[in-house]
Amino acid sequence: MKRTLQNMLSEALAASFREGLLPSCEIPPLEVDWTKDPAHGDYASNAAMILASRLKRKPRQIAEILVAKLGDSGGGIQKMEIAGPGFINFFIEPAQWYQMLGVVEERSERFGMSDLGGGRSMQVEFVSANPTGPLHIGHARGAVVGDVIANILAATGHSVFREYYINDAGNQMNNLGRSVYYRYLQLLGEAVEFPENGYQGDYITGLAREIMDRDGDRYRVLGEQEAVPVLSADAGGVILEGIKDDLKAFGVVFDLYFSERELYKDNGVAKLLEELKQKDFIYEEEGTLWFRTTAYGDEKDRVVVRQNGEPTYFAADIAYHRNKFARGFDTVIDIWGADHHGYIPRMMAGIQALGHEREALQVILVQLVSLLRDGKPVAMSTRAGEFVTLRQVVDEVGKDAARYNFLMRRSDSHLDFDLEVAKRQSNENPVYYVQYAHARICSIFRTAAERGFVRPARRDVDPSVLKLDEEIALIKAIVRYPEVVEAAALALEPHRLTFYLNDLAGLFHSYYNRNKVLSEDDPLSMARLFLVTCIQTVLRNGLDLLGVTAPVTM
RNA sequence: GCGCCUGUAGCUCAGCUGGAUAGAGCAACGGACUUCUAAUCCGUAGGUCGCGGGUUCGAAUCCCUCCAGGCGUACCA
Repeated sequence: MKRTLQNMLSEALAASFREGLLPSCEIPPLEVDWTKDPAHGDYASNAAMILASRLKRKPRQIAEILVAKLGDSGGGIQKMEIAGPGFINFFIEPAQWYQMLGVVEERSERFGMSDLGGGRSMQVEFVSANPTGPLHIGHARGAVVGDVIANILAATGHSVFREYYINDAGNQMNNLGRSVYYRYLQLLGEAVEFPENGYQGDYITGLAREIMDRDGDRYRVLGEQEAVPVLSADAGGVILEGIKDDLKAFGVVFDLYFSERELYKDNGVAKLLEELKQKDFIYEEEGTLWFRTTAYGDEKDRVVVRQNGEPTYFAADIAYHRNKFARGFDTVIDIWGADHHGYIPRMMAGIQALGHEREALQVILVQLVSLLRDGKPVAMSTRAGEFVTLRQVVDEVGKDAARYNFLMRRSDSHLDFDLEVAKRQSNENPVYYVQYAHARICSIFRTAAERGFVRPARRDVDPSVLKLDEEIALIKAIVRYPEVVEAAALALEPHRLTFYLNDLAGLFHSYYNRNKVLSEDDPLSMARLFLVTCIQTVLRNGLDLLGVTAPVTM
């Protein structure tokens, strides 16, 4: 509908130019938007005001000419008004709205999907935590945001690939191996001192115990040098399996877990650095290799190979991103914790040096989460191994409440996550608001069946009996849903969907309290049942994109 | 010091990339269950959109100064 109006406006403008009613100029994109206030019609355009300065005419005069032209074409418009400084307000024929409800039925579980992306392939990389310990609450937000962005992109005609980058090649893994090794020695009764920067969580002791039970004192005999790499790989593998399980319980599944070590096979990283050196992006100074990231606007050049010969994380990350593009993805989306934002300029420089446009990489920053319990901060220290894990949160508050809570804010905004509030079954907790709307609709259908109503199809009802303002408002909200999904996809902002669903549920709850769906008036009951079916479809589709269940009963 | 982000109702946050009278939830107060689920609804109250300038028909939104908070500023990841 929005697009139809835009096209009509463009045509009207072109016609005015041809007929000399207006001095011609290049046609700028003409905007048509939803109105906030029903008094302003259903849609409004600011076209006349945009054109005013270019055409050197008064906005209202331009608006009048356009409205006269549009009047000729008819097409579902009940009336048009010129208002305020020069807005053109469109009032749509109710029949148009009713007709669009038919689309909801036709498209059903596909309503809201589109081919916006035209099949472009997008890779979404998220979570990507070191397998040095279980995922904690901070990772949970990134996991949901990434997962839902991927869902939304998939729904809008993109080919989506979800990937988890396992940072399993660096110091941290070595540290993990040492931590396990020392716990292991302690379990064997050695009075060794645990490394100061080691991982202190209880899970380390658990891993050490498993190894001891299985392999006895083998690694003590082997010695630290030999044992640490083995224990590191062993423990990393076990922890990664745990991470996968936790994510699965959280509703997050990846297409690929990509190991950083892959990049080092066949000297891959070294070869890449050599290539970049040929292109003069890399130079040597004081025994270290530097990447000329300043060539693309970074504030200083960055080290890629340290003095001790070890490549930095950045070096591997360039190789990783080259690998991504080599696999044919048109766009690569990285979801990072906001504390990594300083890393963006160098990564952007990296992909540009590889010959890609800046736009090919999109970085979404997710702010860290403050965990609360009844309004009081929960003490967390990763070093000391005191933290609330993703698994604990899912077990305590449930998958649906946890996911929904992470989607209630813009990603780039601090989030307080209160465990007590998230599991409270009250109106302080917004998850249930939307789910309850869905459950209520299901309940209406149970009652309807008892009273002998069948679920009506579009052709069984005369929607023109839906005359109430609230009913029209509901229909408009339903019709708007696909646009919300598209907007969320374009902006990579899943929270828009959350807010929309909350609004739709609100409209429904209000309507439900004021009006009976089932009454003595059969045609009205049927029409309302059909309306409610459409709401149910949208709620279910929307919740599905969020990865939150749509319960039949609550 | 420099860079990025944030600043909107008592609290937590939206505000559709510049539109019409700035919205919602919670908290407060007052109402609605013999009714398709009260995990709901209706109403009241609550604002110098951090401050000051600028851009234009029009600014919470864009630009600049300043103030406050967070993060970053590694041969860590």
